[in-house]
Amino acid sequence: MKMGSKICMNQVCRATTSIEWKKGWGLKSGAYATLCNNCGSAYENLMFCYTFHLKDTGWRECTLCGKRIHCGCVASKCLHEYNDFGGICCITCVKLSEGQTTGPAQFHDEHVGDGTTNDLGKVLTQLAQVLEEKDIKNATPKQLKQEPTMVQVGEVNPSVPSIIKEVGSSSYTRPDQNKPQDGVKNMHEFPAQPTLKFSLSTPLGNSNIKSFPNGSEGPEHNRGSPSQQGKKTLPVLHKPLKPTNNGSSEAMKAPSPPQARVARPPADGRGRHQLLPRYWPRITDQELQQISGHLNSTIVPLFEKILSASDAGRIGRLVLPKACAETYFPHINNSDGLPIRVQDITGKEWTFQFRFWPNNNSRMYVLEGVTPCIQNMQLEAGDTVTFSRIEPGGKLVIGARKATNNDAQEIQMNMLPNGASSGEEFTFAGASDNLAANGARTSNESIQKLLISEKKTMRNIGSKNKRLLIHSEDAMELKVSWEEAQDLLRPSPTARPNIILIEDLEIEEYDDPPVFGKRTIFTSRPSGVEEQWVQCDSCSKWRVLPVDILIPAKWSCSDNIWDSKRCSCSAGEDINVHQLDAMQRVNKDSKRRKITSENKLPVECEPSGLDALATAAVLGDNMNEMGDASPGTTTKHPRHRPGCSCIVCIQPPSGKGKHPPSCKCNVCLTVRRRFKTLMQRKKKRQSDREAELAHEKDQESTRNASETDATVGEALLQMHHPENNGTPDGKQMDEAETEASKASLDLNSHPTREDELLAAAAGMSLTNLVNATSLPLEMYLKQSGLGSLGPCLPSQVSGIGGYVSEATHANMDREKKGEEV
DNA sequence: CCAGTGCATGTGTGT
DNA sequence: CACACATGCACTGGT
Repeated sequence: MKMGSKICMNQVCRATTSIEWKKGWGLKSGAYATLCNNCGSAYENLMFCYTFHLKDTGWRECTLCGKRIHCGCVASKCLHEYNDFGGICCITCVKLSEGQTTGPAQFHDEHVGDGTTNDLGKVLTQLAQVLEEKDIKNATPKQLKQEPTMVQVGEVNPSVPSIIKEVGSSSYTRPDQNKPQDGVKNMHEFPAQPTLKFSLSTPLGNSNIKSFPNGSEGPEHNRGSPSQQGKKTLPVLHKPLKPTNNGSSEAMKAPSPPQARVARPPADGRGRHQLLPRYWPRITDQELQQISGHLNSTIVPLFEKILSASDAGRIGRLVLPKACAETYFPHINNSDGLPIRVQDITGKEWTFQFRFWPNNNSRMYVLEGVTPCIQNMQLEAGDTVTFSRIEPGGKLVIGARKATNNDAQEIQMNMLPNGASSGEEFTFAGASDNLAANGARTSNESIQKLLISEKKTMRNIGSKNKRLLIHSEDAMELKVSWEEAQDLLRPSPTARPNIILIEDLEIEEYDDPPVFGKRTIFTSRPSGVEEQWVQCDSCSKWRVLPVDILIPAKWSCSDNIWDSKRCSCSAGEDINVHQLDAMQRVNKDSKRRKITSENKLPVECEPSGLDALATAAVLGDNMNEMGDASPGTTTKHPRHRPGCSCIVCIQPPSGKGKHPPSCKCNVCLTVRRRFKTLMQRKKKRQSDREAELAHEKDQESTRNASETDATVGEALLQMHHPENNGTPDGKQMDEAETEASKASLDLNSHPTREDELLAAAAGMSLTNLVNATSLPLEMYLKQSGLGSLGPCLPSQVSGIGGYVSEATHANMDREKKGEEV
């Protein structure tokens, strides 16, 4: 609660006492109201940015300069402020506009007439700032909840000054009302604007329409307590107002477009049964006026509900929200219920059976016999029925609003209090003609899908930048080419994400926005130094860069700050002709296979640049010999083509002696190198995991012997040395070989995740993995049909002057592993 | 056999 | 975790 010594805007009160900021009716949403200590009048509702911070990404756009502002109010500080004329500004704009009379402020003056509003706006703005900066910012949600609810929707303070009602004249038009979506957007963007819009107090300036009765009429149960009604306050809802830089006068002259659909807290839906915002009626003033004009009565919007499939089905049962039923419908004690007479806009009367079912120590209220009415209104699932009350008399009026494409979006918005929406302007009351004329009619299924879709996307995703975390094994399933992947959003290389779970998806959360990276090629030299190759956009020359550099989408030699000698396009290329040819061959092969694969069966998914790199790695210069040969499947397994780097395809020919120990073919080199990397990483990790592995070893040793070979597959085993399978000493040898086989299978894995992937792929524990890696390399090579590790010949592997990096190989392998496994 | 009725249950949401 | 609600399903009565 925050106090401020301001003048009460209630002209009857005009107390110079303090004004309190108290939690208002929008308890869940963080809505606040300004209450006068003296008279209790409420002036304004504020939603601190925490609310919409939760509802979407937290990004806002300054209404003056258009600058994107991030609402960091939860994490650190709020970088925007609310305008007294509506909208939000970045702090810079706010400071610049201090002391200036803004157009929208003049707008207020024009319509209020006595300048009170402008003063009040300043007051509210100041209070809002104080509230945000000191009170809300430091308040925990729990603290906020503990504050008393003072502003009662539907309770009208008799002393509410006329000035308030005049402000709420329906003649008011928004400058941007010709943009239907803005109604939705702005209501969330500018939740705390101290705009003096009192649409709910007297929505139309029409005395017939009483949007906020004091609740003394109609159903008598579940009303607010007498004490509550005794001191009634006027909830003041603001409508979205998007200011324009050119002031408001022009906007006021603009033709009045369809009115924004504002979710209005129900007239007397207070007390114990506070209605969820999604049930708040979103009847526009025009609709109210239409109803009022037709019925010549005062219309009190009560609630609305989007028809479910069950509601609109043939059963004819409309499930009523419990809170709505208990608040606005007669109290019933027996499950037989009561007949309820409801009138539609055409004056036709319908009789529904209002009843309930016991349900989990609660009640489930339904309206039975609604099918004729629903059909008469041509409603279907996804459409909205609206219940209002005619006063005097308390007669119920049922209206309807067809679902539109916008409505699906509005549903989400409607979850917020004050969630305005614009949508199609067909509304209320079974106007069949309008229904038929509604060109934006959406099918039942599509609406339902939209509803579901929107429902699922309503989760808070926070303010940080996120991307779906895809582990390497998951990424194998992606049918994204190397080129495409390189152009995807990716985080800064220095960014360290927090891993969060959203809807069972692991999300990397970054403080910095993702960036578009330029396609690069990673290589490593024999010395082990890794490099990153990038091609200049201007001269197409290849430059070598540090491996940990994230290259922007647009890059030229002038951006090469790491090599002063090659920071100009005039400088020579970092790569020689042979290397360049090899690299180009890789790319050419990639493109060729990509094109060819388009005519292939779907199972032969699009080969990526990774394939091409794999081809280069595995086949080396022999790739030329392939020429234009069709990239048919290999003989090793039908789904793989030449160049496939999976463990099956790169396995040496079966049988001992096919490859001599000193063989330096690409296959042998690749296998040796991968195994070397594997061993290095395993040894590095082994010390850290020793204790854990020892524990697992005890558990796994008892069961591994019997379950390993089958999972690895006969093919792999047959590729190894059959004579070893018959080794008399046997069991240990078999086990070692099996593990070695798995180690070779593991070579397809990402180096950093080799152990996990291996275990996952072959049902092998970490213990066995370590055992495998602890085997002498010579034994491994022997088992793999290879000789001892020979010197590495980079050109034979990558063709670009060095090895294709481990990461690249791992990527290639991972891409294929989904098929192999 | 079908439609209607009443209740149970699963799921989503708010606290 | 409790509650609301959408929907499924068993039961019953009428045709």
